[in-house]
Amino acid sequence: MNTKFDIESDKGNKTSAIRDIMEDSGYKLTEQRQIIADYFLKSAEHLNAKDIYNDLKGLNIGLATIYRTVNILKEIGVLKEVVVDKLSYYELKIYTQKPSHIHFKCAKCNDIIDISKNTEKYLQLIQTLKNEQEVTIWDINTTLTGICKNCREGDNA
Amino acid sequence: MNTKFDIESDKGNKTSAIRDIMEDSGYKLTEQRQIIADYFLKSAEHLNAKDIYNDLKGLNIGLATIYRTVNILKEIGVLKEVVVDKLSYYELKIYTQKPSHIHFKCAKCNDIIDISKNTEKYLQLIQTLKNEQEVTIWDINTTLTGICKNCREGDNA
DNA sequence: CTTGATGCAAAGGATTTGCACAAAT
DNA sequence: ATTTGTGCAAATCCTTTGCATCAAG
Repeated sequence: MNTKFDIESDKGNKTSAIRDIMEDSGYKLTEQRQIIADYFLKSAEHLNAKDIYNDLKGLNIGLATIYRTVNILKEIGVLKEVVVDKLSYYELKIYTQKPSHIHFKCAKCNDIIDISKNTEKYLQLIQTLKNEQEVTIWDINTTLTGICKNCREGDNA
Repeated sequence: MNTKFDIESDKGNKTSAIRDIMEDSGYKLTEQRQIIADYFLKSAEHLNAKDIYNDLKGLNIGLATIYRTVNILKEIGVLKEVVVDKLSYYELKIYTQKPSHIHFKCAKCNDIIDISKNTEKYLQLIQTLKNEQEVTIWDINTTLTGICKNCREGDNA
């Protein structure tokens, strides 16, 4: 359907594909936006605004610009917003083979990790919900909280 | 295990059971706390601090007290916190036959509804996750966003 | 008296917004 | 010139906290 996303033959230039998507949506790919988008292309992790801001310190990008940019990238479908513990994180939605997944936040070290096991079951549940509910589902978010392996073993309470 | 929660024979006085739970945890069941707890016993809906505050206007309970109280009730296991769209809602965890369930927020009317279909599948998934992950899971939250039936049909965009 | 609880107002933290200035067409 | 984007600071919204006061044992 969206051929912009189907650029297997264009691996070397995902940025230019994002430029196309942006411009098609009426936005310009400014230098700042490009830097931010590239950062996601490189790290492919769930990042929040502050993370990005700090990591890109020195490049003179204001925090407000980070927020505005991730919002745009989300709007045009490049990023997915993941809310964990009332904080917004963003991760690549295109160019990633990783399907919709569950996030886990450790109450001790505050680390957020992707749950990669049982993904099929999760996807199945999503499908069932979409089929059987009388509501139209746009998005689904699942977050677990608890104690991660490291913290349980470290036992340094 | 916790006989405090097992008060089937004591239906008429859930408040006094909550008093016991509170006092066992070192808190007093003040008048304000009692009013708030009773409100949950009556409404059994997901309520947020502002909701409670407004609904109990006239009883002179400060917003800070609402926040402090729901936090205590959560800590001692009477309430479960449900975060939807970065807002905290609370719902009864005891005295309810409703198991862990998914919440849906309509992007149009902002209504939050419980998803009651497919609960078994959800519970199964939770169980699987708990068994198979190398992390210790304390809590799970799933939120759907989209458009509810009313808003889809009303079509009054 | 001493301790815990309340209410108010102030503080906090994440995110958005207003505005003057800069960049690009 | 006109439009769009940026950076900063101010504003916002939910939630927590400090503090003086109140209630209870």
